[in-house]
Amino acid sequence: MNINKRVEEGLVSLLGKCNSTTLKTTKQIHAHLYVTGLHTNPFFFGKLLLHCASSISDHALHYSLRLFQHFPNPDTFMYNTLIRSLSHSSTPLTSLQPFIQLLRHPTLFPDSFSFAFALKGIANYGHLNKSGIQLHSQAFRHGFDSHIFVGTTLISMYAECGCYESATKVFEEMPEPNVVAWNAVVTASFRCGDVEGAWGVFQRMPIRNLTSWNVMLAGYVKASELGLARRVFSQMTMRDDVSWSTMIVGFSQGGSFDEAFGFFRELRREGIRPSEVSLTGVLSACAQAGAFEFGKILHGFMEKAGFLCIVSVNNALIDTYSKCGNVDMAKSVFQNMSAAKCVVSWTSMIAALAMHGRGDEAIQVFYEMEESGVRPDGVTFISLLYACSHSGLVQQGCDLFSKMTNLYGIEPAAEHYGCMVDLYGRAARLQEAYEFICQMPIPPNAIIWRTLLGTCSLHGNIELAELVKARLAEMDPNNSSDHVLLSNVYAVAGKWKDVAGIRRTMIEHSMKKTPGWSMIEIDKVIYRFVAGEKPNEVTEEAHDKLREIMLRLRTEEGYAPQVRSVLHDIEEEEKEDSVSKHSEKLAAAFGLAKLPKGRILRIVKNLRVCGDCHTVMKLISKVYQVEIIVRDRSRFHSFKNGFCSCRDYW
DNA sequence: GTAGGGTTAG
Repeated sequence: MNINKRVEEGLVSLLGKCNSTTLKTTKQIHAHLYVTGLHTNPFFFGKLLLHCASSISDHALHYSLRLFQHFPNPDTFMYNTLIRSLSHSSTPLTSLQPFIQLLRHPTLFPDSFSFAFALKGIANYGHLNKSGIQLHSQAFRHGFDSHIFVGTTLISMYAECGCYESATKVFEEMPEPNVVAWNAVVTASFRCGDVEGAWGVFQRMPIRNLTSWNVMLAGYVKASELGLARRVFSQMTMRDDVSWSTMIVGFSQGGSFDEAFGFFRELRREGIRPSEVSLTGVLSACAQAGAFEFGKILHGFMEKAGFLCIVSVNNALIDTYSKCGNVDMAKSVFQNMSAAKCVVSWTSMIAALAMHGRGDEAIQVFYEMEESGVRPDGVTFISLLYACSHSGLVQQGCDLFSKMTNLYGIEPAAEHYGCMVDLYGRAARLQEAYEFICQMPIPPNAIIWRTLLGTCSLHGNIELAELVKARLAEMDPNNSSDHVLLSNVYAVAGKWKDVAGIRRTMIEHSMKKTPGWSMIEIDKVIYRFVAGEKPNEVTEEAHDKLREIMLRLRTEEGYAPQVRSVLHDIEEEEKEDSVSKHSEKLAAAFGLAKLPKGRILRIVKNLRVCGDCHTVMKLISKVYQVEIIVRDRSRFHSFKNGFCSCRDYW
């Protein structure tokens, strides 16, 4: 008993040291058990397996699977632990391996837990295949299909795999469905796109607790039905942190930052203590909105309230600071984390450096990540390739791409191919970019072709641009940005007839262009400027200031708006409007008028910054001795003393 | 000693 106590303490201390599991810590724990002779003790071995379930890389998990194969006489409980761990892993189908072993075992039998965990494995995999159906029939054979927990998991499994009818059938055949089963069916309806059906089921429910309402909120939010979510939310007599988090995250992801902030303020007004989930939700709204000051306030609050020991909170802070233009603060959060860095932390840091054009540093952080023993995943490589393409590191990008597939065995997704096309294209190696697409093992999607078209526009390659546009016309004929990109290529070459032709086509097909907007935060209030909006007090003030700025730039720096720059505009803001009305210029002018001298102007734009605006920002930073940080759709530009951090490579 | 439905960061 004493020994057990000591071992348990040892385990607890090991677990405490590593709230992220690696192969190394797993081996340490196993060694610890071995030395004390407890490696064959089912209780402690079970603890080890559970520990592996929280593994940040699957190395530890597969190692524990090997240990399990040599474990003498495991019982059903131990099988269940392993099945559960594997069902949560990035390879959830591997959970079927021990399940099948258990089925074939001469003396042991699977119980309701075994079935529930194995079904969860299929649900997490997301495809039914034969295995899902076989599992269902095995559950039937063993008499567990009418078990309420197994039944509910069956509903979820079918829903996750897109089999709405089977999900409903399981529910209808349930002898006594409880509220959890009802909730699962509501989720299944949403999951399969039947928003009205979900409401119908919700109306028919005999009992509705708080979770049922939260299910409705989550469903509406995922279906982008924010108005309906708000209506349900207002009808709720009880709300918990999940309800609030759902609203905050939902509105934030829908681009309604003000509303997201509003829900958070309301939560605070009601005296509710926010959880790390609602906090990361607001932080992500700050990140998207570029609300630097608000982000800092939240950071201070979280520090005082003791949230900084939670890894997700740190990750959200890294992302918020970097997307608000302060990569050094992101770095400081990253370096001072008390929580162990997981793959998201490393990737966020790499992405932060990438966005700010610090490609070499991003690669350096990646090497440190490799040394730390945290395994990179597909997203890590997207950030890395993005870092390379935005810093012109073509060779490094190619090397990393092959490392990803050859060393890490990560199957490249469309996004990775897209990054490679961008990498070659930006570096003016358009032919290689085109050949790369032609050699892809998966069919290139419209986004990949569009990436190539974008780089053709950047480098003025008409021939290739026309070829690519023809492909795009087959796949996505009414995409306005493709037309704009091609017209930019023509404009740069002075082919005005072709420009006019494209314009006509766009009008004929009534294609809507994405309106450009820019935001700037002043005294914690976010001001949004939209190109071509009706004048109001704020825009009048911005226009006045802008006129003054332009005059100074003309007289002191000899600035003249270039026609070429007008046409270089990647995505529309009405061209017949003069470039001086571009929203980022208005935001900068307004910031210059309102913010105290010496304060950095932080601007967020939804589209890519245009060439003329880029020049103007450089000049303003010189003439007014002000630092301007612009986040556009794809990266950051930090203007200082007449230069931009992107070194005009964008 | 293990579960099922709702919210989290790249």
